Amino acid sequence: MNAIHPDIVNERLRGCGILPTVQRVRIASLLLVAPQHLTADQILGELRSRGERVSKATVYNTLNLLAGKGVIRQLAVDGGCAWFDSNTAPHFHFQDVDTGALTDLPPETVRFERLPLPPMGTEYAGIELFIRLRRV
Amino acid sequence: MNAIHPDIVNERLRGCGILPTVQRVRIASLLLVAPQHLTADQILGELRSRGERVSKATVYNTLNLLAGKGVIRQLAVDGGCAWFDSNTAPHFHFQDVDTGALTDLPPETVRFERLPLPPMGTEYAGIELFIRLRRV
DNA sequence: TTCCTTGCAAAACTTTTGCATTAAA
DNA sequence: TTTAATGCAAAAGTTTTGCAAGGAA
Repeated sequence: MNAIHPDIVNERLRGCGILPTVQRVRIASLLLVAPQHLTADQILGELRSRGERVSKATVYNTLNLLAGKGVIRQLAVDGGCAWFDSNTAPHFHFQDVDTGALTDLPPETVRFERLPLPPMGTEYAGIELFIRLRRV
Repeated sequence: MNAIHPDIVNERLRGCGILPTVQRVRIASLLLVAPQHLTADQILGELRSRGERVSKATVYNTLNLLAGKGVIRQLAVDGGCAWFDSNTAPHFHFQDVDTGALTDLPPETVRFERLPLPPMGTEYAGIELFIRLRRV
Protein backbone atom coordinates (compact mmCIF):
# COMPACT_ATOMS: atom_id res chain seq x y z
CA MET A 1 0.00 0.00 0.00
CA ASN A 2 1.33 3.44 -0.90
CA ALA A 3 1.81 6.21 1.60
CA ILE A 4 1.25 9.92 1.57
CA HIS A 5 3.37 12.36 3.57
CA PRO A 6 1.61 13.43 6.76
CA ASP A 7 2.63 17.06 6.22
CA ILE A 8 0.75 17.16 2.94
CA VAL A 9 -2.44 15.95 4.60
CA ASN A 10 -1.84 18.28 7.53
CA GLU A 11 -1.67 21.31 5.28
CA ARG A 12 -4.60 20.15 3.20
CA LEU A 13 -6.79 19.92 6.30
CA ARG A 14 -5.58 23.20 7.73
CA GLY A 15 -6.31 24.85 4.40
CA CYS A 16 -9.94 23.81 4.81
CA GLY A 17 -10.12 25.07 8.38
CA ILE A 18 -9.94 21.57 9.84
CA LEU A 19 -7.73 21.03 12.88
CA PRO A 20 -5.47 18.14 11.85
CA THR A 21 -5.59 15.79 14.81
CA VAL A 22 -3.89 12.42 14.81
CA GLN A 23 -7.09 10.52 13.99
CA ARG A 24 -8.22 12.89 11.29
CA VAL A 25 -4.89 12.71 9.55
CA ARG A 26 -4.98 8.91 9.70
CA ILE A 27 -8.42 8.78 8.13
CA ALA A 28 -7.72 11.42 5.51
CA SER A 29 -4.38 9.85 4.58
CA LEU A 30 -6.00 6.50 4.00
CA LEU A 31 -8.56 7.98 1.63
CA LEU A 32 -6.39 10.51 -0.15
CA VAL A 33 -3.56 8.15 -1.04
CA ALA A 34 -5.43 7.33 -4.27
CA PRO A 35 -8.81 7.94 -5.94
CA GLN A 36 -11.00 5.31 -4.31
CA HIS A 37 -14.33 4.47 -2.71
CA LEU A 38 -14.46 3.25 0.88
CA THR A 39 -17.14 2.68 3.49
CA ALA A 40 -16.81 3.82 7.09
CA ASP A 41 -16.44 0.22 8.15
CA GLN A 42 -13.69 -0.49 5.65
CA ILE A 43 -11.77 2.53 6.91
CA LEU A 44 -12.18 1.48 10.53
CA GLY A 45 -11.08 -2.05 9.69
CA GLU A 46 -8.04 -0.96 7.72
CA LEU A 47 -6.81 1.43 10.41
CA ARG A 48 -7.29 -1.13 13.16
CA SER A 49 -5.51 -3.82 11.17
CA ARG A 50 -2.57 -1.42 10.99
CA GLY A 51 -2.65 -1.08 14.74
CA GLU A 52 -3.72 2.56 14.55
CA ARG A 53 -6.39 3.19 17.16
CA VAL A 54 -9.49 5.11 16.19
CA SER A 55 -13.03 4.82 17.44
CA LYS A 56 -16.02 4.19 15.23
CA ALA A 57 -17.62 7.47 16.29
CA THR A 58 -14.53 9.39 15.26
CA VAL A 59 -14.46 7.72 11.87
CA TYR A 60 -18.04 8.80 11.20
CA ASN A 61 -17.54 12.28 12.62
CA THR A 62 -14.40 12.78 10.58
CA LEU A 63 -15.91 11.47 7.34
CA ASN A 64 -18.84 13.85 7.75
CA LEU A 65 -16.48 16.69 8.51
CA LEU A 66 -14.28 15.98 5.48
CA ALA A 67 -17.31 15.63 3.21
CA GLY A 68 -18.76 18.88 4.55
CA LYS A 69 -15.54 20.72 3.70
CA GLY A 70 -15.30 19.17 0.26
CA VAL A 71 -12.15 17.14 0.91
CA ILE A 72 -14.02 13.96 0.04
CA ARG A 73 -17.46 13.24 -1.40
CA GLN A 74 -20.20 11.10 0.10
CA LEU A 75 -21.88 9.09 -2.61
CA ALA A 76 -25.63 8.68 -2.64
CA VAL A 77 -25.63 4.98 -3.32
CA ASP A 78 -28.21 2.70 -1.90
CA GLY A 79 -27.53 -0.44 0.02
CA GLY A 80 -27.11 -0.25 3.74
CA CYS A 81 -24.06 1.93 4.05
CA ALA A 82 -22.48 5.10 2.75
CA TRP A 83 -19.53 5.23 0.37
CA PHE A 84 -16.91 7.95 0.52
CA ASP A 85 -15.06 8.99 -2.62
CA SER A 86 -11.63 10.60 -2.42
CA ASN A 87 -12.02 11.90 -5.96
CA THR A 88 -13.91 15.19 -5.71
CA ALA A 89 -13.63 16.10 -9.38
CA PRO A 90 -16.92 15.73 -11.29
CA HIS A 91 -17.21 12.18 -12.49
CA PHE A 92 -19.57 9.21 -12.71
CA HIS A 93 -19.56 5.57 -11.64
CA PHE A 94 -20.00 1.99 -12.64
CA GLN A 95 -21.58 -0.09 -9.90
CA ASP A 96 -21.54 -3.85 -9.61
CA VAL A 97 -25.13 -4.85 -8.83
CA ASP A 98 -24.04 -7.84 -6.77
CA THR A 99 -21.26 -6.45 -4.61
CA GLY A 100 -22.15 -2.75 -4.70
CA ALA A 101 -18.52 -2.00 -5.54
CA LEU A 102 -17.89 1.25 -7.41
CA THR A 103 -15.52 2.12 -10.22
CA ASP A 104 -14.86 5.52 -11.68
CA LEU A 105 -16.11 6.02 -15.19
CA PRO A 106 -13.59 7.53 -17.59
CA PRO A 107 -15.00 11.08 -17.88
CA GLU A 108 -14.70 11.28 -21.62
CA THR A 109 -16.93 8.22 -22.08
CA VAL A 110 -20.03 10.08 -20.96
CA ARG A 111 -21.43 13.09 -22.71
CA PHE A 112 -24.91 14.57 -22.47
CA GLU A 113 -26.62 15.85 -25.56
CA ARG A 114 -29.45 17.33 -23.58
CA LEU A 115 -30.18 18.00 -19.89
CA PRO A 116 -33.25 19.55 -18.28
CA LEU A 117 -33.29 23.10 -16.97
CA PRO A 118 -33.66 23.26 -13.21
CA PRO A 119 -37.29 23.95 -12.24
CA MET A 120 -38.22 27.50 -11.18
CA GLY A 121 -36.76 28.44 -7.83
CA THR A 122 -34.08 25.73 -7.89
CA GLU A 123 -30.54 25.32 -9.14
CA TYR A 124 -28.31 22.36 -9.93
CA ALA A 125 -26.53 20.97 -6.88
CA GLY A 126 -24.89 18.06 -8.70
CA ILE A 127 -25.42 15.14 -11.03
CA GLU A 128 -25.11 11.52 -9.97
CA LEU A 129 -24.87 8.91 -12.68
CA PHE A 130 -24.54 5.24 -11.84
CA ILE A 131 -24.30 2.63 -14.54
CA ARG A 132 -25.12 -0.72 -12.97
CA LEU A 133 -23.29 -3.72 -14.29
CA ARG A 134 -24.17 -7.37 -14.04
CA ARG A 135 -21.56 -10.07 -14.48
CA VAL A 136 -22.25 -12.42 -17.37
CA MET B 1 -56.95 10.20 -3.56
CA ASN B 2 -57.82 8.10 -6.59
CA ALA B 3 -58.57 4.42 -6.47
CA ILE B 4 -57.67 1.44 -8.60
CA HIS B 5 -59.90 -1.57 -9.03
CA PRO B 6 -58.75 -4.46 -6.82
CA ASP B 7 -59.29 -6.97 -9.63
CA ILE B 8 -56.75 -5.17 -11.78
CA VAL B 9 -54.14 -5.40 -9.07
CA ASN B 10 -55.13 -8.98 -8.35
CA GLU B 11 -54.50 -10.01 -11.92
CA ARG B 12 -51.32 -8.00 -12.14
CA LEU B 13 -49.90 -9.82 -9.11
CA ARG B 14 -51.06 -13.23 -10.26
CA GLY B 15 -49.48 -12.56 -13.62
CA CYS B 16 -46.13 -12.20 -11.85
CA GLY B 17 -46.60 -15.34 -9.82
CA ILE B 18 -47.43 -13.44 -6.65
CA LEU B 19 -50.31 -14.73 -4.53
CA PRO B 20 -52.56 -11.68 -4.09
CA THR B 21 -53.29 -11.62 -0.38
CA VAL B 22 -55.26 -8.83 1.26
CA GLN B 23 -52.17 -6.99 2.50
CA ARG B 24 -50.25 -7.34 -0.73
CA VAL B 25 -53.12 -5.93 -2.73
CA ARG B 26 -53.43 -3.01 -0.32
CA ILE B 27 -49.77 -2.16 -0.66
CA ALA B 28 -49.64 -2.63 -4.42
CA SER B 29 -52.83 -0.64 -4.95
CA LEU B 30 -51.46 2.29 -3.01
CA LEU B 31 -48.33 2.40 -5.13
CA LEU B 32 -49.81 1.59 -8.51
CA VAL B 33 -52.60 4.16 -8.43
CA ALA B 34 -50.18 6.67 -9.98
CA PRO B 35 -46.49 7.02 -10.86
CA GLN B 36 -44.94 8.00 -7.52
CA HIS B 37 -42.12 7.51 -5.03
CA LEU B 38 -42.88 6.29 -1.53
CA THR B 39 -40.89 5.01 1.43
CA ALA B 40 -41.89 1.95 3.42
CA ASP B 41 -42.81 4.18 6.31
CA GLN B 42 -45.03 6.42 4.19
CA ILE B 43 -46.87 3.36 2.91
CA LEU B 44 -47.34 2.00 6.40
CA GLY B 45 -48.59 5.37 7.64
CA GLU B 46 -51.01 5.86 4.75
CA LEU B 47 -52.55 2.39 5.12
CA ARG B 48 -52.93 2.77 8.87
CA SER B 49 -54.49 6.19 8.54
CA ARG B 50 -57.07 4.56 6.29
CA GLY B 51 -57.76 2.02 9.00
CA GLU B 52 -56.31 -0.82 6.92
CA ARG B 53 -54.22 -3.03 9.16
CA VAL B 54 -50.81 -4.15 7.98
CA SER B 55 -47.65 -4.85 9.92
CA LYS B 56 -44.35 -3.17 9.27
CA ALA B 57 -42.69 -6.50 8.49
CA THR B 58 -45.28 -7.28 5.85
CA VAL B 59 -44.79 -3.89 4.21
CA TYR B 60 -41.08 -4.54 3.88
CA ASN B 61 -41.52 -8.14 2.77
CA THR B 62 -44.09 -7.13 0.19
CA LEU B 63 -42.06 -4.24 -1.17
CA ASN B 64 -39.07 -6.52 -1.61
CA LEU B 65 -41.26 -9.12 -3.27
CA LEU B 66 -42.82 -6.59 -5.67
CA ALA B 67 -39.44 -5.11 -6.51
CA GLY B 68 -37.99 -8.56 -7.10
CA LYS B 69 -40.76 -9.36 -9.59
CA GLY B 70 -40.41 -6.02 -11.36
CA VAL B 71 -43.80 -4.64 -10.34
CA ILE B 72 -42.10 -1.68 -8.70
CA ARG B 73 -38.53 -0.43 -8.60
CA GLN B 74 -36.39 0.21 -5.55
CA LEU B 75 -34.39 3.37 -6.07
CA ALA B 76 -30.76 3.48 -5.05
CA VAL B 77 -30.96 6.80 -3.27
CA ASP B 78 -28.90 7.54 -0.25
CA GLY B 79 -30.22 8.89 3.00
CA GLY B 80 -31.50 6.58 5.66
CA CYS B 81 -34.35 4.88 3.91
CA ALA B 82 -35.30 3.24 0.63
CA TRP B 83 -37.66 4.73 -1.95
CA PHE B 84 -39.97 2.63 -4.08
CA ASP B 85 -41.01 3.82 -7.51
CA SER B 86 -44.24 2.61 -9.10
CA ASN B 87 -42.99 3.71 -12.51
CA THR B 88 -40.91 0.85 -13.88
CA ALA B 89 -40.36 2.38 -17.31
CA PRO B 90 -36.80 3.68 -17.84
CA HIS B 91 -36.61 7.21 -16.53
CA PHE B 92 -34.52 9.55 -14.38
CA HIS B 93 -35.03 11.75 -11.35
CA PHE B 94 -34.68 15.17 -9.83
CA GLN B 95 -33.91 15.01 -6.14
CA ASP B 96 -34.31 17.81 -3.61
CA VAL B 97 -31.05 17.85 -1.65
CA ASP B 98 -32.77 19.04 1.53
CA THR B 99 -35.84 16.84 1.70
CA GLY B 100 -34.68 13.90 -0.41
CA ALA B 101 -37.97 14.08 -2.31
CA LEU B 102 -37.92 12.68 -5.84
CA THR B 103 -39.56 13.89 -9.04
CA ASP B 104 -39.61 12.13 -12.37
CA LEU B 105 -37.62 13.80 -15.08
CA PRO B 106 -39.47 14.26 -18.37
CA PRO B 107 -37.75 11.54 -20.44
CA GLU B 108 -37.24 13.72 -23.48
CA THR B 109 -35.22 16.24 -21.47
CA VAL B 110 -32.28 13.88 -21.12
CA ARG B 111 -30.31 12.51 -23.99
CA PHE B 112 -26.88 10.93 -23.98
CA GLU B 113 -24.44 11.71 -26.74
CA ARG B 114 -22.02 9.10 -25.53
CA LEU B 115 -22.05 6.26 -23.01
CA PRO B 116 -19.28 3.83 -22.09
CA LEU B 117 -19.27 0.23 -23.25
CA PRO B 118 -19.70 -2.24 -20.41
CA PRO B 119 -16.32 -3.63 -19.32
CA MET B 120 -15.37 -7.14 -20.49
CA GLY B 121 -17.47 -9.84 -18.85
CA THR B 122 -20.25 -7.46 -17.80
CA GLU B 123 -23.45 -6.10 -19.22
CA TYR B 124 -25.68 -3.14 -18.50
CA ALA B 125 -28.15 -3.76 -15.68
CA GLY B 126 -29.56 -0.24 -15.63
CA ILE B 127 -28.76 3.45 -15.51
CA GLU B 128 -29.54 5.65 -12.51
CA LEU B 129 -29.39 9.40 -13.06
CA PHE B 130 -30.16 11.78 -10.22
CA ILE B 131 -30.05 15.51 -10.75
CA ARG B 132 -29.82 17.13 -7.34
CA LEU B 133 -31.57 20.43 -6.89
CA ARG B 134 -31.04 23.10 -4.27
CA ARG B 135 -33.72 25.68 -3.51
CA VAL B 136 -32.57 29.25 -4.12
C1' DT C 1 -54.90 -30.74 5.63
C1' DT C 2 -51.01 -28.62 3.80
C1' DC C 3 -48.62 -24.74 2.51
C1' DC C 4 -47.87 -19.97 2.56
C1' DT C 5 -48.53 -15.37 4.70
C1' DT C 6 -49.02 -12.33 8.55
C1' DG C 7 -47.96 -10.02 12.84
C1' DC C 8 -45.28 -9.21 16.66
C1' DA C 9 -41.09 -8.79 18.95
C1' DA C 10 -36.49 -9.20 18.84
C1' DA C 11 -32.28 -8.97 16.28
C1' DA C 12 -29.11 -6.94 12.95
C1' DC C 13 -27.06 -2.93 10.91
C1' DT C 14 -25.52 1.63 10.10
C1' DT C 15 -25.11 6.11 11.96
C1' DT C 16 -25.63 9.67 15.64
C1' DT C 17 -25.32 11.53 20.28
C1' DG C 18 -24.20 12.40 25.39
C1' DC C 19 -20.67 12.77 28.37
C1' DA C 20 -16.40 12.02 30.81
C1' DT C 21 -11.57 11.87 29.40
C1' DT C 22 -7.81 13.41 26.69
C1' DA C 23 -5.29 16.15 23.43
C1' DA C 24 -4.37 20.61 21.08
C1' DA C 25 -3.54 25.64 21.05
C1' DT D 1 -5.70 27.19 30.87
C1' DT D 2 -9.08 27.12 27.75
C1' DT D 3 -11.14 25.08 23.96
C1' DA D 4 -11.98 21.35 20.98
C1' DA D 5 -11.63 16.30 19.73
C1' DT D 6 -11.83 11.48 21.14
C1' DG D 7 -13.71 7.16 22.87
C1' DC D 8 -17.08 4.50 24.76
C1' DA D 9 -21.60 3.15 25.38
C1' DA D 10 -26.11 4.03 24.64
C1' DA D 11 -29.63 5.71 21.56
C1' DA D 12 -31.90 6.27 17.16
C1' DG D 13 -33.42 4.78 12.69
C1' DT D 14 -34.25 1.42 9.03
C1' DT D 15 -34.65 -3.29 7.61
C1' DT D 16 -34.58 -8.33 8.46
C1' DT D 17 -35.71 -12.56 10.84
C1' DG D 18 -37.77 -16.30 13.98
C1' DC D 19 -41.73 -18.19 15.30
C1' DA D 20 -46.53 -18.81 16.69
C1' DA D 21 -51.03 -17.88 14.85
C1' DG D 22 -54.05 -17.18 11.01
C1' DG D 23 -55.58 -17.46 6.00
C1' DA D 24 -55.58 -19.53 1.24
C1' DA D 25 -55.88 -23.47 -1.80
